[in-house]
Amino acid sequence: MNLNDLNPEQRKAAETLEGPVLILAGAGSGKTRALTYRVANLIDHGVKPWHILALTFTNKAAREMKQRITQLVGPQAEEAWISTFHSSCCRILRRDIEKLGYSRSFTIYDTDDQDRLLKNIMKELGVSEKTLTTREARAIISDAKNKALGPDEWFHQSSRRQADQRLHDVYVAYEERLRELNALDFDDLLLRTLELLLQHPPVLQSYRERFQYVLVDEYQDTNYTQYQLVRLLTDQSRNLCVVGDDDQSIYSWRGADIRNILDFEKDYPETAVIRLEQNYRSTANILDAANQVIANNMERKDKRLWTETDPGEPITVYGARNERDEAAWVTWQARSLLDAGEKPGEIAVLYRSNAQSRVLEEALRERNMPYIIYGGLRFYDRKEVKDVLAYLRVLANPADDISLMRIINVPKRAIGESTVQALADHARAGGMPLFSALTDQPAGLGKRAASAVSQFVMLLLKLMAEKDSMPLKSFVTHLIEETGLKEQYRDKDTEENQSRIDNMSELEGAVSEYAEEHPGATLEEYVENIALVTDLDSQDNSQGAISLMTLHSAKGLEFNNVFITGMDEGIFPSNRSVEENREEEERRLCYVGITRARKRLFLIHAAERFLYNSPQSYGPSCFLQELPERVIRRMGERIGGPARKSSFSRSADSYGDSFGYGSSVRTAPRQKTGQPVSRLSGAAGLETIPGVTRGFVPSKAAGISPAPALPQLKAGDRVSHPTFGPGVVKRITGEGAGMKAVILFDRWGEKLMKPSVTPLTRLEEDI
DNA sequence: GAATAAATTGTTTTT
DNA sequence: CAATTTATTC
Repeated sequence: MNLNDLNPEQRKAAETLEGPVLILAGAGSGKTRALTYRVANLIDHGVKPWHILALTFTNKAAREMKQRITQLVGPQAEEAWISTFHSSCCRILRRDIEKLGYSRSFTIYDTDDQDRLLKNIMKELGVSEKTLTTREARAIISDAKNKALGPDEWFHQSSRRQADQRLHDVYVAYEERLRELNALDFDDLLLRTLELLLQHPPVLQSYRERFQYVLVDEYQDTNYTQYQLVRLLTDQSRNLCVVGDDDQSIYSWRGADIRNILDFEKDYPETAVIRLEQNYRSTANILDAANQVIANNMERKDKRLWTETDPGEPITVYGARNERDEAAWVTWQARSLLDAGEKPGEIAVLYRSNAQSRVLEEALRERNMPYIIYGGLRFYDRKEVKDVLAYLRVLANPADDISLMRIINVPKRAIGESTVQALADHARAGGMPLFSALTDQPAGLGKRAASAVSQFVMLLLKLMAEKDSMPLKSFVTHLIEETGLKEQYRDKDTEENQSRIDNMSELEGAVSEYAEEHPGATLEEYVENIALVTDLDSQDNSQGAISLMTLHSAKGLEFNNVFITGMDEGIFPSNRSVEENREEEERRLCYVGITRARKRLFLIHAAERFLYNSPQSYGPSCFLQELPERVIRRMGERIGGPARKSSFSRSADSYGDSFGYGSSVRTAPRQKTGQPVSRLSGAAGLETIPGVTRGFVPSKAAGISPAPALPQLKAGDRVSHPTFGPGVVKRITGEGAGMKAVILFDRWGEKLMKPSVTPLTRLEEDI
């Protein structure tokens, strides 16, 4: 194996093959490279690929690792298990779960299914949503499972009050129902595997022998259950290599336990610790900033990233007047980066929460700059897609009550709540699945309901017969047609309905692609395999668009140019995190954000933001104050100095004046401790926060703004746009500079744009 | 049973 | 504000 491409530390990581190894890999230190070479080197030293288990958190990471290892050692890499924790566990369970009393064809429930199940349970137990919401229950149960706590164990370590008792009962019933439904939730995949290994020594032994070399990526993100699992597998071989960065632990709220990495050396005293501290990604200035910020955390392994590269450009801190100014500035700045030759795909705009994306999106759209928003609703989480999948699941497993309930009245077929309740009660009384109650109907159903139910069950039976006589490739299309799933969205021709129909078509495509890749695959196999697929092979950004995403989803990515917006105390770090003493995790998130940047970093805060319809002033984020002064360049509003007018005035002006000040005073801002000071409460105007002076008075006069290009635009007007071509105005909202128009373009569909900043021309009326 | 009005509520989300 | 859930009519 040629390891000459590696630096000395990476090389050590790739060469230390035996015994426990802890690789502390700073951001951008070539972690994946070291890892893949290590696996290749193992194989090179005669380790059989099937003795290797590499665990990741995301499908994407697994795919990438597998691909890079294949590049080094060829197709034999296929024989190593390189996959996510969840899919590895799934694979183990599909083999041996019968030992735990489940059937091997178990269904995997996602959070949506969990919520539905919990809702039913809580209704049955008479737990009111007011005392405990399904979401809360789900979160607590998930948290318990992440800590490998069953209902009793969980209760024992709780405060054991009445509320905990109630939750305990819900948890017990939940587990019971899952078993009846032959379903596992995501957390169960890990927990049941642990259970299997603990309760069945021969199974454990076989996997211990099989996985002689175990590797865990992003070890700082492991939870207790995963930790136990890995421990169990490697206790004998001691050949465990974990890679991680405690400074990038940002998922504690999902059960990740940072102690797993901090205490690794205690668990494995003979550990070889390797530190990858040379950063190959960012400029020295960016790295300085990252180092300085993260140094404020107390609970961390001391390390310092270094680089051989130049200082590079200073980090720009822009003080925006408000979120519109922020968006306008980002857009403007991005424009000049593009003009300077940067590719759109090399620009990322990051924010703390998804809600912040809207203003940015609008600003980019108005200027016709290409962008892509990551996160939000994923393909397989969409209602219409899940509806189709629920049909497939019911056909594959008629005992799946949760999926059946989901589709029993989709599309609407006059089986309402009370009918479903009657069916469910009847099924429960007879100790049978809901599906049986469809044929063996309870007495007392109305005539209309009874016939609707009969029609529905006939449809299902027909489809069940057809699924085996028809190729999978075309079956889904047939099913959608027969059930009328698309038809229900055809009555109104809205953008939303169209997208639902398109998504179903896309699913049909995905299924037929699957059918082609797996000749002879049955519907059942498809349903089993789809549960852990989350993205349609990740959103593709080959077109080259500016990426908009949360700081969390930016982890693992890198860009030449990174903007972090919303650097305001209360937003980032978020109030809630600060209240719950998770400031250090927020700081790690900030560290993650900063270290995404290769060449340029822009940090933006705003003097004022509209939140829930009231203007609020936050201060600049504490993280901004933690930056070393020497690497930053300030623009816009001064922090800690005399106020001055925004140096970015021109474009900002056209946005800045469309405030709805007077009209929005009604809502008194919520004043919790730590909440931002509202401009409208107490000392109005230019109040002073220690160390910060903000200074500008937003203009109320709408007349100052440039006159809209098309002042008297009205619905029905035919207009033309330089890029989108001809279209017709559907709706108008607002007026003056704030006027927005929904325009249905002949070739591009509906777009929302502001005539004041979009170059529209009016066309002659068509007759 | 379904359409409509009123009320509620705002982080992050790998599987 | 806007998205979503719940209560109230028809």
